[in-house]
Amino acid sequence: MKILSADDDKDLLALIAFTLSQAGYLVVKASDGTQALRAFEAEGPDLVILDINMPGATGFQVCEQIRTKSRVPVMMLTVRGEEEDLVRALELGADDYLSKPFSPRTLLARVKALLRRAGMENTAPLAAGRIQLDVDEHTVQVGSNQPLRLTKLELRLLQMLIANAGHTVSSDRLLMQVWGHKGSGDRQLLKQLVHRLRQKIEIDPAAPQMLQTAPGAGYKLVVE
Amino acid sequence: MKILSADDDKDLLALIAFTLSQAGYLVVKASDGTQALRAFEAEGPDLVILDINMPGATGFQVCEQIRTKSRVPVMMLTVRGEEEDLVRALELGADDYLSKPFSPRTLLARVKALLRRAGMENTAPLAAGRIQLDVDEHTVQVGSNQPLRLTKLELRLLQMLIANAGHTVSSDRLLMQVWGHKGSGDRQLLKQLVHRLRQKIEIDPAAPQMLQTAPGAGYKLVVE
DNA sequence: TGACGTTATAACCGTTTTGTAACCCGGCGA
DNA sequence: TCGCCGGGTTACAAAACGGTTATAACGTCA
Repeated sequence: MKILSADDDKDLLALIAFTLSQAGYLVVKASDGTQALRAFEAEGPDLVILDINMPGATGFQVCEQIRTKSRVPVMMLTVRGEEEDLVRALELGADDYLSKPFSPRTLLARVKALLRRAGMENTAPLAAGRIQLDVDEHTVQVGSNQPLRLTKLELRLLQMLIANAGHTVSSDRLLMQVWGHKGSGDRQLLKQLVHRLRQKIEIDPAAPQMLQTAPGAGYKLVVE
Repeated sequence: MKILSADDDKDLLALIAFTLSQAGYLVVKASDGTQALRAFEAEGPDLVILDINMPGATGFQVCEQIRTKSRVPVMMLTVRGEEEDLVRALELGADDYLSKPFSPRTLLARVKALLRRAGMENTAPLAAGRIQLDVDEHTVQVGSNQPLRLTKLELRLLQMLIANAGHTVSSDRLLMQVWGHKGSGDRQLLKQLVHRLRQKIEIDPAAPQMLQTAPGAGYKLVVE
């Protein structure tokens, strides 16, 4: 599940990103309105969190732009007491809002509620190239083969790779997203998991076509 | 479909009642917390809408009381900006919230979504494949066999599975829907319940045809 | 109250999934 | 050439999972 968060307050942005990452979401950051729009195009997030006051383009403008081409859930961040901002945001098609300051717990609760309401909770039709992932059933289908069962960890790993298909994802990031922590001994876990996943999805696990290694950096899913 | 709406603001209450009535729901009104609880007992609504600030008993208290004996969907009405209220409401078992002011259209959309999620929307006879469920009588009929009596929990479980027939429902969600809570020890409850239900509805309970396990994910009802 | 059906809790078993360690191998600089 | 490093592979132990059975707690109704 990919979330785009845009805010010019670096500290707040970091806090948001941290909170959501911990909860297993993939977070894409933007620090102004134009960046946010570009990131929206490039990443195709499942949910967008926009600060209203941003250089480049305000949250309103970004929201309006997004709404011209997508119904993705949008959450607006407002300063407490600015009621007219709120009304305007909702009129522009925002789905929820959050008044600053807010607690991480609150943010998480609202994000979850929003995703649930949007029906995105489990049912993102995740696919990349010849790979089709069914998160509900815990299965992948490669090409037109028989669907394969995946374990919880394999699913999470593949989910992260698909969410970033075509780009390499650093080992640290994967460790973080799949296990929620990162230690020195955890390199082995990732090696293992990658190996197991390759056994399942690659034609020839010894010569990986899809799940490729980026030496020294991480792994990536190549799509044609 | 019966909806209980509690709010001490007469105008808002009337608006809610009007909106929902127009949409074909039967609305029961209450203007304070104690009335709400009494009405809940007397009427057994399919959904409850609670204002947080009410004389008599707050929405929190009412929600808490209701949750001790029912898993009926509860929607909370909050004043915007009161994040703490929200978190508390969700923790107490509320299923959704709506910040005032809201548009009638929004209210209706949320109510529908909630009912759908709870599997209550199906007024049609609950059936899937060879299974026919009679919610009033607490019975199932499989194929043309003798109708079987189900217990309360078995009924709810089967209801949820039928509402999502063909799709895997996660254990967490089943736990939530059937018991209304989710704890670590509750894994066992679900195992048990599934086992007992299989004994009743499967031809060969050791090799389930209908109520199948999706390892690591949950359970699903397969329909041909 | 006591019997009965229902629901909760616990223990056991075989299987799958996950964690840990060791070893292998090719590349690279000393 | 040697030894080290990063990544792949193999092997095995630990933990989690799902099914099953047994038993205790609970509720209801005569």
